[in-house]
Amino acid sequence: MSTPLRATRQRHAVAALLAGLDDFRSAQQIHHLLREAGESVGLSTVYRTLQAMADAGDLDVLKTEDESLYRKCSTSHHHHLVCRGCNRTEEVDGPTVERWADRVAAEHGFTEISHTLEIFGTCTGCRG
Amino acid sequence: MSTPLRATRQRHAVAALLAGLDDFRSAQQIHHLLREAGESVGLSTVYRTLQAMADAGDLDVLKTEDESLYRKCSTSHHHHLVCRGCNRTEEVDGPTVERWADRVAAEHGFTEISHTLEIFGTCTGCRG
DNA sequence: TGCATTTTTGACAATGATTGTCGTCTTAGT
DNA sequence: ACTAAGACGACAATCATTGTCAAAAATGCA
Repeated sequence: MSTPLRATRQRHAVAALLAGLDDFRSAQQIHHLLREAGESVGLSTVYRTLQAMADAGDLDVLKTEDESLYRKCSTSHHHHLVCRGCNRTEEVDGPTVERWADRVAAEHGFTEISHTLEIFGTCTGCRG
Repeated sequence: MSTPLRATRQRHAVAALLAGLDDFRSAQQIHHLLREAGESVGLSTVYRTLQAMADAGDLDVLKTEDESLYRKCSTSHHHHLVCRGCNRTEEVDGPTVERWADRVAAEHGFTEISHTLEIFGTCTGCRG
């Protein structure tokens, strides 16, 4: 069903770059980083590759106010605390929230429950 | 601090329109509806008004994939339980979650905290 | 290995919601 | 009314993302 993806220099470059990063980056940032690293990849290709990887479940996607950020997928379910200034991301998990969301949804008769939760703020480094 | 908003024909028109609606509409849709209703308002003004109302807590904002939707705010701060099948939305509030988010963020030294939370599921009507 | 076939690439244009601009018009207050 | 602070709106600008499509690369097969 799913057309197998071909192995290309560009896709390897993107995957390799993300493997060496720990926080979220935008498609544009990734494009710049690749260019600086000598492994130049077209912007359109960066976008397509990131989307394909995200669809395949290999990437974590974080949608901020005005752009999408990507990062290699970490193992467990968790949420993010994101700094508006520098985009620094802290992972937080909240069993309390998970349970609350499931319970509330169940009470309304909903099934196949999923949820999104992001917390935004300004970190100490981005303040006076 | 907060500059008091002035009463204008345009703001009344937007508020009146929203008062007669129960679901979410985009800024562009609202702009069209106003035009059809004879109460024409500039698009820029619609955007500014909606944002001002949202900032003032009079509107509920729902950010979809590619645009922002607005609706009159029924109660206070709350979140949404959205059906994947029919897009029906139920309002839910969770003081627990609010407090949890604020506390977690504060523990990490973050200020000016905000958060987004949406719960997705399949409602009874959209199942066999 | 050479060739056909299909996918991918990337430079560039296009999209489209939202925001900025700025001269003109309104409102609120005296 | 008169004035100063806001507000309006037509239009231009922004900007992440998506579309286009001919050229390039990858896969499969003989």
